[in-house]
Amino acid sequence: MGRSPCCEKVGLKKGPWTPEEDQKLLAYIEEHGHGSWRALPAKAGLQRCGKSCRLRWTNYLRPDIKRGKFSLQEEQTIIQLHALLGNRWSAIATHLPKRTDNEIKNYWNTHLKKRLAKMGIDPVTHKPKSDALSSGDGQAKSSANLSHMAQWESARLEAEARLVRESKLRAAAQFQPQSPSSSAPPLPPAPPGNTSVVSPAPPPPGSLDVLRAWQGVWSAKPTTGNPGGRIDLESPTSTSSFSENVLPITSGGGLLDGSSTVCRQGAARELEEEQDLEWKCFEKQPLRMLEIKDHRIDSFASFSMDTTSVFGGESSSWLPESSSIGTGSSGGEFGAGFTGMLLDSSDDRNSSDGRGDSDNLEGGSCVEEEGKEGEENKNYWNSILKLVNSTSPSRSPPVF
DNA sequence: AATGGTAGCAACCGCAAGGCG
DNA sequence: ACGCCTTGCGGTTGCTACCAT
Repeated sequence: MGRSPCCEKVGLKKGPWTPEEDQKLLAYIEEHGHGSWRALPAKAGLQRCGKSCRLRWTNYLRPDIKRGKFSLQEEQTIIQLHALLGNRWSAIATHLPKRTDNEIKNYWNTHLKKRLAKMGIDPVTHKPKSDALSSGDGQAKSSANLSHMAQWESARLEAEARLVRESKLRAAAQFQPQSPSSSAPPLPPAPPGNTSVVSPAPPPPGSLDVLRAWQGVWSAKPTTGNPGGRIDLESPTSTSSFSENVLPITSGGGLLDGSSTVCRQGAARELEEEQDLEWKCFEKQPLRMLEIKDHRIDSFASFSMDTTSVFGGESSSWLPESSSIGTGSSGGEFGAGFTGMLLDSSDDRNSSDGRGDSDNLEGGSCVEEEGKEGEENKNYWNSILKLVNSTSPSRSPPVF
């Protein structure tokens, strides 16, 4: 396993890229593709090492990346995925369209980690920091549930990855190439011998990417400060909005759902302010977050229970027809899933505070009945078991 | 206005692993 | 089978802008 000297240190520029360098790199790649990164700098007339060019392209110049502020949904997704995957930034990045692993990593380190810490949650374990915090039965239960959830979810994601791999193999025999213009980062190969590592599929249309289901939920269900459920994330430097990133995998049907009770007339700035407020509320109430996490688990459960419907149920309008493998249940349940959890959370924060934050947080109410939650948890774990078991060769995998 | 501290982010470093001859 | 090359990835650094004093 030799290691190539990345850059002969002589005569090669380091540090920030200039617009001229960017232009050269862009022009070259647009014309020739990057080819061998090592050879690229000389051909493109750049005094940089290939690695530097590759990083610059991957993290900044690539046309299919989005820059700018992370949405609340993206933040939540990152947190969820980090709880499940740890510091596997590339894996996390595959679930956040147009975000690079570097950007996500930076955002985690500079924002989310600190926020979680402030909320009394260990950003590494995603559990309450101190024993004192988790001394209560319910709180301890929350931690245990979350831990279990992570384990099961890892297993489930692994099963999905297997399905994807299998179906890809089959699909490859039928038609190729696949999604040549895919904007997603390249999929890291599955680590051999490490069955606990999730190897999410690159998100071609119709992948079994359950996180896309989350996004589908987000796009289909209006959220606080998000008129019509549309999410406009566009940053001054961005060339695309969040909806562009996400909505292609959803049907247009849910996008403009007028049934929202939480719609607000607001621009992106309003949304940002709101997000800040929400976080501030979290920070004020670390203990409340523990209760929220209970919701998270249950909501996550109801979301995950719909995995089969994601595979091919009525709700999976973003899937190609050929991807159907399961019978599936109503996709409407997604509304009580991840989004529901978030809405619950904001609702929770509003109602529990009692200090008038509701002026700022008009959280929607999708609160599930308490009685349902235990049942849903059971169903969730059962569905995961089913799913994992269903990866036997006898089961038809989705075909892309 | 000057200075020190801090946050945010782009970029670098070095390891690991797959590809290929 | 072996070793080199290339690429991917995660951790870390260093620069810059912003903020408080």
